[in-house]
Amino acid sequence: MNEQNPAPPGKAPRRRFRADVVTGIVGYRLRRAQIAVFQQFIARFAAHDLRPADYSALALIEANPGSKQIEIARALGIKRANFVALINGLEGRGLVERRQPADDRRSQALYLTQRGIEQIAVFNKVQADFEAHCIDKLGGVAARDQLMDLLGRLLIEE
Amino acid sequence: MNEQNPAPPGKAPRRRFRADVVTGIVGYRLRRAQIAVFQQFIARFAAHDLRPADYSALALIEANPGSKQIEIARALGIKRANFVALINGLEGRGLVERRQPADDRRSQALYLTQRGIEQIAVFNKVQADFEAHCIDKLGGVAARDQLMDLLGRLLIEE
DNA sequence: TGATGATTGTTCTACTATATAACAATTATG
DNA sequence: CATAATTGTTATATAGTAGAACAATCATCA
Repeated sequence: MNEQNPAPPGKAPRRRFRADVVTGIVGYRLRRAQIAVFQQFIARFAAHDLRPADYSALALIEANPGSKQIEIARALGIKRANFVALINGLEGRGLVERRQPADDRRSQALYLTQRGIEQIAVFNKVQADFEAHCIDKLGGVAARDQLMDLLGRLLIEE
Repeated sequence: MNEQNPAPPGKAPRRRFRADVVTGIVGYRLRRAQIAVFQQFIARFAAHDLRPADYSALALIEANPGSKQIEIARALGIKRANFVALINGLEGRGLVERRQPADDRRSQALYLTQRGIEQIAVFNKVQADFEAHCIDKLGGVAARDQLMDLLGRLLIEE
């Protein structure tokens, strides 16, 4: 009754590899899923040479033009020290512009350039297509909403 | 009817920061949730100085004693070159032992040491507690099962 | 059998992402 | 005003990951 695999006659037992001790863990599957989704995202944006962090920064700047660097960085969970190089890259590619606001000359206000505005329209389309693909894999928008809700519950503190 | 925020009298518009352009993306929320869960995992294992990759390797070795390094590494999605240092660490702490099997002297068969067996019992308990905490946040085992199913759908190729 | 190719573990190197400390310029606060 | 806090920046350190190369070993097959 407990014997699931009767020993082969006279050969080595050779039981199958058990990975369920890790694949059954929420955090482990979460990580594997995140890696898989990111790899596909990166593949779709490879022609544009745009990393996930680049896209998320551009999207936030588009939605919040004039925001300070630290506001965008904090919203993305990126340390301001590490955000400098990211914005340098986007500025070097002519997608983002830094302007010093008169009311706080410590900060840099971020704006999309004209080229940035044109480019993010393309990027948003690529992202929307990929999102639709993810929703398909999940089984529809209802499943997507449910996943987003469940993931949101894991974000609460403590 | 469309005016959600009537302009304050004579002051700057100052609309609120819009983060939904990224928080509404499956991949983005997936990553944030994964980071949050891992941070909590790391915090709970801080006293044991054990990283997620360390635990997952120990768990797989416990469930599959005598497996080759490359088998454990592949199951975890870790390149064999990078897996060397990880096993070196666990071996240096006396938790894992490398043995050369007679039938294939290229490979190293991995086993838990006696100390490793004792330690992983502790680690498994910490992990089980944390898993129960995650299940609580999700709203029960049914919600957990649903999340695991949804995440599994994101893992399929293409 | 012997020649050739594949596998395994290992080292080295490089690149990305992230974390911390320090600093100057500026702003906020008592 | 004096002091503290904020912002951007640079420099540095640490993980995690990826690729190339190598020796030892095993598999294949003509």
